[in-house]
Amino acid sequence: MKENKTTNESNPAGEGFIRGIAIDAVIFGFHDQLLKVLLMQYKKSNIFALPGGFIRDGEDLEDAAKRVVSDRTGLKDIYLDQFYVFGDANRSDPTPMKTIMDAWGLSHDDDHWLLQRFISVGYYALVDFTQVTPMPDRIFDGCEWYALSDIPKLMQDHELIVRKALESLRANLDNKLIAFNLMPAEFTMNDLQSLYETILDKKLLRPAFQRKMLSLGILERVAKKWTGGAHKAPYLYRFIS
Amino acid sequence: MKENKTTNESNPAGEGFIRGIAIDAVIFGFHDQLLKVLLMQYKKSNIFALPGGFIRDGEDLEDAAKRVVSDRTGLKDIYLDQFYVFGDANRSDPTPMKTIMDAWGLSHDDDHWLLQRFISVGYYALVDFTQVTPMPDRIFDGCEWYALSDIPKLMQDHELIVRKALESLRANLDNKLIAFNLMPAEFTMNDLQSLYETILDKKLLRPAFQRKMLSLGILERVAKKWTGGAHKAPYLYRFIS
DNA sequence: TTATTATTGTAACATTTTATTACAATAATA
DNA sequence: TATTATTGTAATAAAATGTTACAATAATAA
Repeated sequence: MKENKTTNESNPAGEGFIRGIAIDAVIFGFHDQLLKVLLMQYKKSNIFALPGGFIRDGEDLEDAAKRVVSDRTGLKDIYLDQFYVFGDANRSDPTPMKTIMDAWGLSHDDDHWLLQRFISVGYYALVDFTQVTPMPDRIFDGCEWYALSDIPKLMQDHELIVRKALESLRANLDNKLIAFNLMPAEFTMNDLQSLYETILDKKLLRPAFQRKMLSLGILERVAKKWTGGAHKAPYLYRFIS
Repeated sequence: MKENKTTNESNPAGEGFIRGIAIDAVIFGFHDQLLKVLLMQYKKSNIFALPGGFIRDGEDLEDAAKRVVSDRTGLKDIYLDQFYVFGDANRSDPTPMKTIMDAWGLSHDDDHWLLQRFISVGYYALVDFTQVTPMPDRIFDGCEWYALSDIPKLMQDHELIVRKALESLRANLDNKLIAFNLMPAEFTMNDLQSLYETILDKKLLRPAFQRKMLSLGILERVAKKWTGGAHKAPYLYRFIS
């Protein structure tokens, strides 16, 4: 994780990095009954993008993806899934990147590695919204949560990448039992059901959902119950292994 | 598909290609009740590898994958699934490639682009075994079918790639309804069940399998029946849309 | 203190799906 | 023409899933 002045992303030849390959991360969080993603913004020109990064010489692809997500969220031990590689020849429109580089006073040279064609490996991350501290990077001066239903126009093919990430998340949901990564440490059955309903975008029946979740044997009831509502107090659950 | 003497893979700088990214193809066929994959061989040193290739400047990743599979099988309209990207820093042991290049009298220079680190995009293809004409490429002088259970030691991490491809195929089987790509144009229900059993590596019950397949509404009974056995003649089916 | 309200936990039942058993039909062979 | 092996599918059993129902109870209001 140590860095060198001469090998950050702004050097024109991309020294220290694998050229031509990027990582784009769709970082999902769940808050206020909404699925949200972390987006980067270059505020001056209102350019929005997915958090991304590059692979260092000698660095494993997977580690680079972890680093990207870690650097934007402040988390470690992140749940990551590699879901697709985006490799269309015309996906790398250099215009927005040029605008940003101009504004930062970086090389105007069309040969700059950041302006060449990139093939991008898509990863989605599932994180506990309450634990994240969004952090801008060297290129974008903003980093914030956006509800999936309220995403601004994104640069290049990043909207497609978000769509594909959501598709994969849905397809994996029952299969891989990964929804828990989006919950805080303790949660009610209703919280969990809301999450499933939001991801799948459909209502589920409460008794069936409860029966199914409990039968998986991966939920543990916590001693204390949730409290606050004018009704029977629900159990709190914790995810176990 | 047209080529230029100066931009084939052997030019030292990889001109005409995207450097650092390769495509590896796991081409599945079904024959003699066995799942088989097409493997490349450099006969002199008995080096085995998956069919692979590189992305040309201006070529879509997906098109490059199609070209690779097309060039090895002689087929077009190939069923392809991108299943994983292999990006460990140490996956690109240059030794076998050096051996081959030496033998072909190509550059001994360690700077040759083929000897650098590669990130590889894995695709699996499902093809009709009976329609394939295996064809060697510029690097390997052999191209043959090998039963999955009988695969020789492969170079680099290609055995891992095969394993991952099979995992993905299994996971997608019921989901994506893709098994038909491995069958000839007409087949009996028993042929199809054998294929499923081979891929999933478990026995299936005949009535349940038949009911399920017919209920999908994607099979059409052909006028003639299969003939040859000392028993009731089974229907022949064809895959529709 | 006691009734009211909203929501929970889960039992009971209904429906659908999947698994299993059974058996008549029939192409090739004896 | 009888025998054999295998097919196509009906019938039944079991499991999974969907739906209704209702007692339990935390907070609030009377």
